[in-house]
Formats: sequence, structure tokens, C-alpha cells
Amino acid sequence: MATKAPTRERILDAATDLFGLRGVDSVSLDVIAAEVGVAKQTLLYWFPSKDDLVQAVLVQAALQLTVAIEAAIRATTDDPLDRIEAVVRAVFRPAVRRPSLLGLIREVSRLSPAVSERFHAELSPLVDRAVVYLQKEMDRGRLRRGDPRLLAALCYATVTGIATEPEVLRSVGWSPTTAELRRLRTELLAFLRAALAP
Amino acid sequence: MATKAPTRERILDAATDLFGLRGVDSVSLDVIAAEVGVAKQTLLYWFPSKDDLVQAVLVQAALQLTVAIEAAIRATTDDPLDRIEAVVRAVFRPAVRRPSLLGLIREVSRLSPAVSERFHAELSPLVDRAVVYLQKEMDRGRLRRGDPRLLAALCYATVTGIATEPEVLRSVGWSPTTAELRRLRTELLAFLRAALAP
DNA sequence: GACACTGTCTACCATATGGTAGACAGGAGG
DNA sequence: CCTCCTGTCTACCATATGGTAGACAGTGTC
Repeated sequence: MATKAPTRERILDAATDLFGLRGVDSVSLDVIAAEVGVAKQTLLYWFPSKDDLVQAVLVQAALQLTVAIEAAIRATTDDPLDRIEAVVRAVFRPAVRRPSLLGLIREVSRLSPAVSERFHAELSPLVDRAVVYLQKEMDRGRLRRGDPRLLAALCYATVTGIATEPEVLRSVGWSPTTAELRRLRTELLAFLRAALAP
Repeated sequence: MATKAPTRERILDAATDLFGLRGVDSVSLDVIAAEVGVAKQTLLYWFPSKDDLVQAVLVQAALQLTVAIEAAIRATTDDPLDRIEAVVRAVFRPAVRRPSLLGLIREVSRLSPAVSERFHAELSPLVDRAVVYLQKEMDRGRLRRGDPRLLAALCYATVTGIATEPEVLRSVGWSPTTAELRRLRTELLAFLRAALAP
């Protein structure tokens, strides 16, 4: 018998997609339960409240991103532009396959301080390392000079913005075909390279 | 119709801020009414349904942005990088004063097709002009070559992303003081210039 | 003075939502 | 066989929400 994923994980998966796509407040527990094919009380058995579920979803998403990024970093050469490209590629694929992942992060700013605090704690080591890295490469003259914190934020804003706003792309006549996706990735990488090159 | 009544505009203003900041679904008519200091029924008198209110808010926001951008364009020199800088400055100020404005646009992707269609219709002339302009300047060698549609989308993503995600900036230790704001704007402009220069 | 119109309000209502209480099936262990 | 534990379910409940019905005051018009 095809062993179904454990209930808890199926709930987390469905919740990730729904929260990321439609927003936390727009998705009811009933909808998630229906999606998973389970009663609402089963959700509340695994996650005592909606807030708990949201928090778990965020932590898992942060973890997935962290893992993907770390792997990409380890797999590339020393050159900072190549390395940044590798990270973007690593994030771009899951982000496009599952727009919910990055969309979820955008939700953080609207959640309770407790939840967003937890999320920050999860991601801050990654961010700190990135900032230190950018600073070092600027000092070595391999990146355009600037405030490394803000440069990191700008890169993030560009990638997340483009990956989570299908409406904007639709506005400029873009459609999510495979060819167009490749095109978009190419343009995104060229954009970032130009923005960061010394 | 009845555009004189301050009530209607006060409702639109409050709704813009609340929708943009917390998201359309997270803001109830009761909350908006309380913010305006009026009964919920008064809202429903001016806007027959929540959807109507949302639509009116979006149209107004699109109009405000359009006006600000057109003015900025008319006021600058011929050089494309200067012109883009002028547009960004024009958008940056209101966006930072009222994060709701751009935040609202991010909401569009989650709304009913009817509403988002209307919004696109409102903005598409502006977008089309921008794309044509970018193409022309690329042909003249004054901008880095690339797909003008995607380049426009990327610029938009960068600006909107950075203006609407205080959480991300907080992650890198940024705080919304006046000095930091100026710093951010400076970095944003340098980033875009580098990304777009030929 | 009677009438109609405008803008606001109070009083409700149907539904959806997050959450509680507790029953029930199926193992594990004694 | 009995008991405990785990995971799932059915049955509810209190509250919040979008929306309806209609009263009421103010103002201009005949």
C-alpha cells in the first residue's frame, strides 16, 4: 500500500501552499482540513491552534530555504557573483514551483510579533553570514561597494518580488510557460549581476 | 457622484491604509468604520459591498501613483537613468510615508478576477508606455540590453519589495529613522542604476 | 405644512470561523 | 479481558463578519 505521508506533514504541506498563496487570514482551518481530506479537529489535534500551525509552517519554510541555500553555497566556486547566482538559482526553482514558499515570507510582516520573532530567530544566522560575506567581498573589490545589509535586502526584494507577483508579470504580458520561465530566470540573473558587479 | 462628502474620502483613506498594511481579508468593515468614526452601515451606504470598497481603493491608489509618476517624468531630463531615478524618487516618498500604497498593489493578486482586471486596465497604459520607452533607450544604447518587459517588472519588484517589507529590513538591522530612510533610498538608486546602465 | 431626498444610525440576520467536549476504533501491555 | 493511549471523528458553541431592513433627523421644494 502506498504509504501516505504522515498526517502532520500533509497538513503542513497543504497549509504552506494555501497560506502562501492566499494569505494566512484568508485561509480557514476548514479549507485546509478539506484539502488534506481530514476533519478540522484533526488539525487542532496536531496543532493546538491556528497560530501554532502558522508558526510551524513558517519554521518549516525557513528550514527548507536555509537547507537549499546552504547546499547551493557549498557547491559553487569562490567567485561572489557565481555564488550569488547559485543561491538565486537554488531559490528560484522551488519558488516558482511553489510560489507559496516565498509568498509565505511576505506574510510574516502581518503576523503577531511572537510568530515573526520566532521566524527572525530562525533566519537571522543566515542573514548575518550573508552580510558578512558581502562585506568581505566588497573589501576585496569583487563586488560593487555599498551597504552590505541593504544590498542583501535589495537582492532579496528583487527575487522575492519577481517570484511572488504573477500579477505584475501578467501586466507586462508574461505567461508562465517553461520557455518564459527560463527567460525570466536569465533576465533576473543578468539584472543582479549588473547590480552587484564592481 | 457625491464626491464632496468628506465621509466618502475618509473611508477611502482609512481603507487604503488598513488594507495595504494588514491585507484586505484581515480588515473587517467594522474595523474600518471604527477607524473612520462612523457606523458600518454608513460604509455600506457609500460602497454597496466590501468588494466595491476594495475596488474603489485600488482605483484611487492606481490613480495617485499614475499622477505622481507622470509628473516626475515630465520634470526630468532626457537621460533614461535620470528619468528612472526621478520615477523611483516619486514613488519612494509616498510609498515610505504610506507603506499601504504599494502594499495594496501586492494584494491585487489575491483578489477576485473582476477586481484585478479592473486594476490592470487602470495601470496598463502606464506599463505599456514604460516598456516602449525602455526598448527605445536600449536601441539607442543608453540602457543595458534585455527584455524590456521583464526589466520593467524587475525594477518594480525591487522597489515594491523593499518598500513593503519592513520585516526584511528589520532582519538586516535597519530601522525606519530619517537618516536610514535616506540611506536606503540612496542604495536603492545606486542598485537600479548599476542594474540598468549599459 | 406636506413631501421627498440624503446621509446616518440602531436592530437584526445568516453564515463562517476558531475552538471545546467528548465519543469511538484500534493497538499495546498487563 | 480490561485498561490505557493515540489518532480521528461527530456534535456543538461563541463570536465575528458581510449584509439587509428600516427608522430618523436635516434640508430643500412645492
